[in-house]
Amino acid sequence: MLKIGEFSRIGQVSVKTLRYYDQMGLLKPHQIDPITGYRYYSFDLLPRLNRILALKELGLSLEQINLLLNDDITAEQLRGMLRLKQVEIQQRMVEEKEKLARVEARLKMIEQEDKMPNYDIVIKRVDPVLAATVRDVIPSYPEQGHLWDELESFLAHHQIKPQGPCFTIYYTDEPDIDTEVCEPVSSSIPEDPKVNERQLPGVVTMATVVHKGPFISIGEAYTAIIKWIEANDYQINGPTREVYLRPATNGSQTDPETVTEIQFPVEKT
Amino acid sequence: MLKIGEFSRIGQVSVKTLRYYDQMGLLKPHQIDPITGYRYYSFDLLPRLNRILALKELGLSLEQINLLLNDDITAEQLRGMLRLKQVEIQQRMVEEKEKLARVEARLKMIEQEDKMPNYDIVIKRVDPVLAATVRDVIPSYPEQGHLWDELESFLAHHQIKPQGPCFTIYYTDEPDIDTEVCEPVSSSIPEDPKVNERQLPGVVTMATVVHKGPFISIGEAYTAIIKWIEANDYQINGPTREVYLRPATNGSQTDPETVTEIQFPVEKT
DNA sequence: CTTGACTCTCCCCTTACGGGAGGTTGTATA
DNA sequence: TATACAACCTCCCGTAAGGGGAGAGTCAAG
Repeated sequence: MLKIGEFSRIGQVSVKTLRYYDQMGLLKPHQIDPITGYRYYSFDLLPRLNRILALKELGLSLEQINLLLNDDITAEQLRGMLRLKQVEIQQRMVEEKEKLARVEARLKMIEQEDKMPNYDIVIKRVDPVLAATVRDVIPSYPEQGHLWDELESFLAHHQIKPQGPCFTIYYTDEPDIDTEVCEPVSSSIPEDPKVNERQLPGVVTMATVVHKGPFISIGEAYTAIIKWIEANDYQINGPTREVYLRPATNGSQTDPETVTEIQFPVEKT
Repeated sequence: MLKIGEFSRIGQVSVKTLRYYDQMGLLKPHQIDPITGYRYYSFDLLPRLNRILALKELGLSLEQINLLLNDDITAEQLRGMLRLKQVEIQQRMVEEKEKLARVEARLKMIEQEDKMPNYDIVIKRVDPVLAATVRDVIPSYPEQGHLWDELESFLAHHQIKPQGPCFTIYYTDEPDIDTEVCEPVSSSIPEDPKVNERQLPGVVTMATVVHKGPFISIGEAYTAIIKWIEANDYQINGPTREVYLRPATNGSQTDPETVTEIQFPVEKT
């Protein structure tokens, strides 16, 4: 009969681990002295310990191992568990690969600029939202002003309060910009020839960046997010949005307190 | 100014997370009502939140992010941290790959036998050990008996007690088996023409399997470990050991209580 | 008989939050 | 204006697999 220290040396596990496995019911000592509480292990327990260690190497949790060893399980169930593990490990490998790509992309950025990048791109989910919108084709971005005028006067006229920040969706690029300006609303709005009520679709993987500063410099944020999307092997697969989190006071292009979020729906290439 | 719930919706993080980041000093609200304790966030904090999320995606811990953001760090240090992360992720990918290989090897085993394998192979480290040994070339395995006789009579004569289980090292295979029988000792032993005092080298990656049962059936354990070594892309790179954890009573070949560990030094191919 | 190595239980610590209790505050509606 | 209810607060517990250490008891050799 072996004391816990001897058994731990032979089995190459720590004493703490053996005590923990005892407590978990995973590996009970052969015998415990009822007076001193000393645990005594027999060599017979070594195969069980090795089985535990081998299963742990496969990535199973102690709880799963406990099930496997105590409730005797069929070969079929075991196969199922292992196949599940297989898929899980493959999934984690994909995630690690992406993480590595992100780290490398950022390292490259730092090499280029010799400092932390100014913009941080985050992938998030955007929920569907009910909104009042006005849509039209305009020749240049600043000309969305009158679309906003129409939308705002409509809302003011019907005393409807927006539910959250307003935003613009750009369906096409210059020179014919198919533009939709949107104000989220909480419930249905009256019919109107120009103002539509739309359930705007959600987007599961939306690459986003927040620009804080005068609106005229928002181009930098666009540059940053587009570079990021390319560097991280994503591609744009839907219309861009511009969310006006804190709009400029009276539409100034130089208000330094403006906060805008740019959103690109993307997918992995 | 935004309440925590609004800010959490915009930033796509949970309220719990924001409170936690506040507590960590990672992202303090713009202002806290001293009476009600309500946290109020400004849009200005969004870039910082996004930076935190982006760095988290790179696999940095919150503690590291805290360092990066609060103690302003040079580009050089940042590069260092990221390169470290890079190596770490690569390391984890290798580990995941090995884990996957192990799972697949075991799945194949189960497919073949339609049950949990009888033997579990574990990689462990074996420390160097001082031992009294007798080495000779013998024509077949059972003939190591007289080597043991010499060793044991020497130890008995000098009243030396072994320190731990005895074992045999096989340097060559049949038909001319270069065999060394070993008894660990705690300190130097007297000179002797036949018995050597040897510091046996440690092995960093030792594939091991425990056989419990009559010694005549130990061939099954050998079969299992050799199959495992092949299936998991290892190769043998040193002499085999056989450790007699619980020796058979009076050397019986059929004592079912015998416990033996087989050890193969291995390396990844 | 002493000393030092070993063992015991109990408690706190780790990450990045999630769940919930119990109590307070803010706001929309009747 | 009363009230309901959503949102907010703090505090406490739990996670996986043990590690570290305190304080006390036990074992074996010299």
